[in-house]
Amino acid sequence: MCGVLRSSDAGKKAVLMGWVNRRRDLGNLVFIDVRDRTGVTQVVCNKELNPAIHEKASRLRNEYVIAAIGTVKQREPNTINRNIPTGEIELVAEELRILNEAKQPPFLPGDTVLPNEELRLKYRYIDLRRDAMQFNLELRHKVAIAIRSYLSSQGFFEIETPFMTRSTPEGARDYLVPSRVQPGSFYALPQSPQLFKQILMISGCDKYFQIVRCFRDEDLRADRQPEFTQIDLEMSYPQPERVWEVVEGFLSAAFKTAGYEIKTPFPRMSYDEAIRLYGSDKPDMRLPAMNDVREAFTAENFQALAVNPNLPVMAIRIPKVGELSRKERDEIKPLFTGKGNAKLFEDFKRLEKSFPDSAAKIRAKSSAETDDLIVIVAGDDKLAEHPSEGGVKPEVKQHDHAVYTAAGLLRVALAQKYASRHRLFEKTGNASVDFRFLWVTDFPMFEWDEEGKRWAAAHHPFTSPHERDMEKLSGGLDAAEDPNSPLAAVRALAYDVVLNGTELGSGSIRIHRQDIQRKIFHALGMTEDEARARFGFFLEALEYGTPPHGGIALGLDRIVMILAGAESLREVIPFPKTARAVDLMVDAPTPVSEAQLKELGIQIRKARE
RNA sequence: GGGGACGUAGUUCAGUUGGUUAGAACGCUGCCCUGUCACGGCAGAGGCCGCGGGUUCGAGUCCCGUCGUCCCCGCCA
Repeated sequence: MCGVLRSSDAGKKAVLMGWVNRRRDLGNLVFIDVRDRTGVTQVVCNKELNPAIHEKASRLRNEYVIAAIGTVKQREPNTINRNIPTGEIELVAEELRILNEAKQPPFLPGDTVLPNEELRLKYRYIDLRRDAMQFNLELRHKVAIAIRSYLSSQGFFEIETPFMTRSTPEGARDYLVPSRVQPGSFYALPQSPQLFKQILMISGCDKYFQIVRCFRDEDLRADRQPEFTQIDLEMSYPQPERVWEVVEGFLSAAFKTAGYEIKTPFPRMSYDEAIRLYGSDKPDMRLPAMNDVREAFTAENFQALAVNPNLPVMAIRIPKVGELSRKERDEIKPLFTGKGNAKLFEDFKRLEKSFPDSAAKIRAKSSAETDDLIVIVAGDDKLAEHPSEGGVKPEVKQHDHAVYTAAGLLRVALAQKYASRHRLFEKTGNASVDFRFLWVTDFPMFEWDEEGKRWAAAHHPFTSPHERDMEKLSGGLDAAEDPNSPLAAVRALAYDVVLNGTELGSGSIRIHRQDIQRKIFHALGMTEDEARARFGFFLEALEYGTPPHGGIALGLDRIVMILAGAESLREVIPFPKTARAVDLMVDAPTPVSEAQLKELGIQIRKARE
């Protein structure tokens, strides 16, 4: 291979096959850098030694595929290239074959500046020849192998589940596959193997895992592709702690293959705490927590600032940002996405001038250094006068939440904006500082769906509520259409694993009892008949002796993305899709022929007006 | 569904207040060059300024629309 020859190989015969990475033609002396996925080696063609080969070498162009046969030669000391691993040797060509020519590519894998992403995706096969992409592909392979072998060693079986399965509405939109044999009926591609893995527990496969593709027809983001890969696992009889232990185990193994020793167990934090301290259910622990600095203000202060004293007043601290100019302060406002009910004080200096006592207390409480940026987010005092629609009394908790999350979003936005100043996002080489893992636990069981005016499952409807909240669940059933119902307080045995502010995975202990499952469906506003229609097969399975079980699923792409230090999933997925879910290389999706549609019994409605 | 950024040579970009023949670097083609390694030198080719419309004596530049890529909100149990 092109990256493996060293001084110790000097004198040996070698055959190098690969692409012409670069040709340096000095006239009677031609150097060719031959590249394959392992690296680059210099091949020398000397007119004096071998005129025929030299002539052939002059005809080579970038990205030709060649075979060079020759003798490995230790280079003279003054011609050694210390920048590459093979720089101490070169191959003196004795035979040169052009295995294939190449058109001039739209860009070269060896280029220092990347072309725009559209071009990279269209000519993905050229883009993938680049070192960085080869590195990412290898990293992904190694991570997957490490996870497989760890889970296998722990007694997990990798078991495949169908891709063509049943649409179970709720959650994301399905990708549908029409049935030819049964016109008018459709399979759905799985959003996750959720029900299959639970059924595997009922089937006696008490430790299951799968590195599996999942499909969701939702809008894309830098960290969201319509098809993505999950590390999916499920086990019988576990406490949540047991699931966490398994995940910590395979993540350690995965990070180890990438050269990082991470510390386990990961810290844990309840959902409520995460919201209060970080304004997010996926806190980035590399940054300091926020502080509720309500006590720093007097009643008069609140009035003067038009701030609601009954709501949190959150101090966000971003370290080492330093003095901000007027213009820079103005740039903070657009980052703040809090709507109507939260307000922003981005100018701490002014606060210090007008309310020196409060400002001093805030500084102390946030342990702020002089060059730290402090920004305050508070509740608008108009809130109290605004009863929420429908005449229901305002839910204080809900408004608290709005202030926390508005502050949390701003915290992350500010941190990103000033990343180069606080340097907390830069890799230090110390894995326990660079990779801040966290378990977020005790998620709420239900979320109020403002649009549908009903409660929805926060995780999924098969998640087990906390034992201690069973009464609230039963109590809430009569008020299943009331946003203030006790259902809001029901906590689930659900947990997320978070890394540096990215949700890596999400899991739960599941419901294994029919009666509780029925109550959950009821709370979600589903009648017995509706539940039967959607999940009948599963409810029936639950009745045949279901062991308690639970599990989790982690995004493999996101793990590899973070390990690769990439900003987008597209860097670690060989053939990704654009923001409009198009594959630019194969140009998919496409219309299909009338004949194909006819066979499937499908008619396309003409675009409206 | 909404908001924002971008679109000029094969590629990455520059292009003044709307003004005459649209530039640079890399790449490409040819010639020269025996120790280069992002080789060097000389010469040259290469443009539907995304597309369509409008304003104007005149549009790469201003306006409207449209297409494409990226980022964000909504959405993603």
